[in-house]
Amino acid sequence: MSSFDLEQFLPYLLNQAAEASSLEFQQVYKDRYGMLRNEWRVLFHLGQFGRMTASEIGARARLHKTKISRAVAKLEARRFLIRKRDEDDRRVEHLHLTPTGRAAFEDLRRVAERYDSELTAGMTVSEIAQLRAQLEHLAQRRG
Amino acid sequence: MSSFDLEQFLPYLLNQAAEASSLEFQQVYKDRYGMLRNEWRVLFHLGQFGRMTASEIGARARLHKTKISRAVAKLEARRFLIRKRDEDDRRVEHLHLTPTGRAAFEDLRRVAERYDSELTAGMTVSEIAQLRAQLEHLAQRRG
DNA sequence: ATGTAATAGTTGAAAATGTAACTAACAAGC
DNA sequence: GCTTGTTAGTTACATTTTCAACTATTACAT
Repeated sequence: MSSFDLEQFLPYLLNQAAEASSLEFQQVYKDRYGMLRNEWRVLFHLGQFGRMTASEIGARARLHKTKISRAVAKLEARRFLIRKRDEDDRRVEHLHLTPTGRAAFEDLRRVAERYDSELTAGMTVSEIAQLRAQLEHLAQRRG
Repeated sequence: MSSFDLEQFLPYLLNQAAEASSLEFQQVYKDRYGMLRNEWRVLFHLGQFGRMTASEIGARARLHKTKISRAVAKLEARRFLIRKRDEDDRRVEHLHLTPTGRAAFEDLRRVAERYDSELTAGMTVSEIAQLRAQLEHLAQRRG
């Protein structure tokens, strides 16, 4: 007789928590800016880190280059970012937000901040810190 | 100046952890049984809870009925489960695993158990319990 | 009993994703 | 110079997912 419980299985639990906790925020960037998940991720990376290349975003966010490529194309079409060829290595494109893109980022950043505090309401500061540390540790794992 | 950090944003962190922690297990059910995510989820619900209807699985796993419908069709085609019409309410189908399906479940359950202990290696029992409790709490949230 | 609404589950078309092949540019060896 | 290999990013095609419409059955109100 095994004690295995699907609903205690960490990958399952993590997925349930991730989906549930993404829903409301997803609604905002979707409704307000017609963005998809990969698009807000790219937007946030550029908003937070400034000018980056697609590869750099991919490495940080662990997104496949095709996802980035398409997200960048969409964001560019909406005038949220512009590309600039690197003069030394003409394969590379530097991406950065336009004022419009930055405004969207600032808006969504505020929403995210507020939402994050809602999610952590009821937890103590040290509980939150520990949760984040454990999630970071799990996220480190390489498939 | 804001202190917002994308990589500390809980929905982002949860998604990163969920994806990373699902990778290896996904590889197993995919390689070994050609299953997709929704298929192993349905398989596991039937394996763990016995006979269930599609709606019951959907409510528990928070999967949309079209995902269930297609996962069930695939599992049925591979002879992992069979359907039985409810005699009192002929809209309802009761699903349960075949011996083949149960064998696949038992096999994957063992893999999942082992994998779960790998993931939690390095954490104390109480840390693990707390992590699970926090994830359950976050998963509760309704969008 | 008859009309209306609700529920279980399926299906088709559109959108998104994954995988692999592709172009273009650079790098390194000879 | 030329060949071979690598990296940045795009594109094409197959698979999945999403969304809305659909069938069939039950429930409920009049």
